[in-house]
Amino acid sequence: MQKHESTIVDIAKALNLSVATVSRALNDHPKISAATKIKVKEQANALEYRRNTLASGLRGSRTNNIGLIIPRVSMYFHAAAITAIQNKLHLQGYNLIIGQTNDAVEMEKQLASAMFSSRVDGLMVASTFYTTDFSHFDVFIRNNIPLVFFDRVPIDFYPAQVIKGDDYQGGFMATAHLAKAGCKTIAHLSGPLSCNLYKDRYAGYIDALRKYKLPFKKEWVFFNELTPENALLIAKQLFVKKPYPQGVFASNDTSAIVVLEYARALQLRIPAELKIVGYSNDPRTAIITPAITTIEQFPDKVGERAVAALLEIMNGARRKKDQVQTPIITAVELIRRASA
Amino acid sequence: MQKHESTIVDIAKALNLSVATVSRALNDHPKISAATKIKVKEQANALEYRRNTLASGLRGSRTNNIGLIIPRVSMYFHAAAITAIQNKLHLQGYNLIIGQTNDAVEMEKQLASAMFSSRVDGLMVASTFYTTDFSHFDVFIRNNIPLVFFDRVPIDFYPAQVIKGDDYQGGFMATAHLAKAGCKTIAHLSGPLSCNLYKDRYAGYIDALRKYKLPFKKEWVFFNELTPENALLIAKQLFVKKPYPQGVFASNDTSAIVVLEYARALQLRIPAELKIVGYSNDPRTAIITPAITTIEQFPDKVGERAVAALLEIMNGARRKKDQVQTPIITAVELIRRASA
DNA sequence: AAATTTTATGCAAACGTTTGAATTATTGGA
DNA sequence: TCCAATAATTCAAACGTTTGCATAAAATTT
Repeated sequence: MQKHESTIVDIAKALNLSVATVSRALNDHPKISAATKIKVKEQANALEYRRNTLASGLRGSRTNNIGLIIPRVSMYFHAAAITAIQNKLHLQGYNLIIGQTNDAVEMEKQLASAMFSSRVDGLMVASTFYTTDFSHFDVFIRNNIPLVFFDRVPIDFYPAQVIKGDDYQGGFMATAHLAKAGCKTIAHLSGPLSCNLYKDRYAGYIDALRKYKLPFKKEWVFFNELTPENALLIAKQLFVKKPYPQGVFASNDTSAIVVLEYARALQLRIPAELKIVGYSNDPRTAIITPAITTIEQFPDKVGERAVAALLEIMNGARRKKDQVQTPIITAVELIRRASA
Repeated sequence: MQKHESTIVDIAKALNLSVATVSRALNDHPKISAATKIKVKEQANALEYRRNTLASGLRGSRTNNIGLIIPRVSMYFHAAAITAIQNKLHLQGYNLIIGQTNDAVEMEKQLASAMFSSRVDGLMVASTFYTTDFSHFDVFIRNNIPLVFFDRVPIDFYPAQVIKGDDYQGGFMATAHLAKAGCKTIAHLSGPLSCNLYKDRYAGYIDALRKYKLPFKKEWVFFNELTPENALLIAKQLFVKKPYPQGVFASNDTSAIVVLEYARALQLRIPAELKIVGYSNDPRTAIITPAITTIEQFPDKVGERAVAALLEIMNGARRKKDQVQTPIITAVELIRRASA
């Protein structure tokens, strides 16, 4: 009796009912009498019954599991988004299955396949920096499994819903802020343009330069993956000979921090001689001296909107066509601090 | 034909084999001929077959899902641990299901129940600050589902494996470091003692005071939850009238940062007039001016050890009795920086 | 060539739940 | 009192795998 985990069959036997009735009672089916429902639920409690979601998923073809594929759990933006996503999904009775790609396309493929095998009811994806071919997600489309991309999304058309921050606007605002603060020359640390984030922020940068009639110099724009190591190499390059750029717009906060520390070590006065703007409002930017001006992306909002979109699709509230046509763009905000 | 997702039945039909043979072939059963295996696998590829893990889980009673219950994904330590955990589990073919308690006991109960219902093959838990009654995990014990606590673990005996950093030693090292640096009076921001972390760090603090023959003053010890807000209140209290404490050991980095910023605003010279040690090596501590001395907990190591322990239990490599008797304690390290 | 062992495959039940259709019990109306 | 309508319950199949046991085919021994 220790061995055996209780099932609806046990409940049925105990109450001399059929399993069908028990199943319906537990699911609050309208045709079951109130009295029976109560009896069944009491017996279920007494037996410590818990629905076997495998069995019910197999029969009913839903698992209540939502998959999430993400580059790295520990990056600030994503960690904050996950928090919001998980909280919201739990309210709706869904579990969240997380897979990390570590920004490797191959891993992304494996995870997509694993998520599909485990029959997630929906999938949320922030892709790697390098994913340009999204065909490993086709199987979700073909099988009509709701699919939502957020933050890191396909650049070319792909028939799935997209939720992202307004990176173009963010890039524009960051650059414009530097321009308005008087920078005549603004360098830009971008990431690989294969990623929509950097592509859009870069576009914003370019347009802001144009608007404020500032020169574009290709020696002052970089497209390496924005690791601390790369940022340091770039910083060395930027400040090897004068004139130095008067402003730096870094497309993530990690590299903004590296540049700031390097410039500080060079005794450059910030913001007097050099102004810096980062991206993401990483908690570190508020704490470093001087604090770094940056773009807030509201990761919790992005996460919540992504979940909301997924749920809408799952509930059929949104027509398939509409999903695909209209990316959802969430607002960003310039956080003014001492560095610019 | 769009409608229908392929199953082993389809493969069997296509090849004129029985489903049993197909199943065995896919699982590399020794009694299936090499030729058949190849045929089956080719056909499986051709049909884009993917095992239905619900069905196989239902029948075979394993799901390849591991549950993780954690206070908040976005806290540095936990985010880093999750990264390690997920990476390691994926290598073994497991999926990770994450639930966040937001440090609420009620949520922890709900999640434990949900994880059980979805038949995770094992569960990893970092409990809330306030969990003292762990009976909502009993169902895992009773059903013999591997259960591992890490970081935030039961204080009283509970029959499950435990993996944690050496908090006593960390508390001792932090305090001793301040003492050796010349602090005659050392305040301590602890968290609630219902949590093993704070209890052990506090014990280390006490013992270090004793060893260095420093006075213990109860006005200089605090047991509130270590939020920024609470830390600020405490800082105000600490520095309301002289003599100020010469050293502060904060049991997490967030509160160390708040204290440092408050003291800096008061124009206290750090480390000359006030020395500060935090706990966890949060990335912010390296970046603030002056950088904060802290205790590194190696979250990735903790995560990996926790997974290793879980896998050992699942593979039966470790006798049940041994699991429970011996908590696994991982080393911590003092990171010396400018603040002390 | 028959008997025996070995190797490969098939049969059918089982896992726990859900659900359309069928059946039984209850109620109300004439 | 009987019939019809409604409410409550049951039957049985289905979801896609896995697996013990039985069987068939091939290889080996006598």
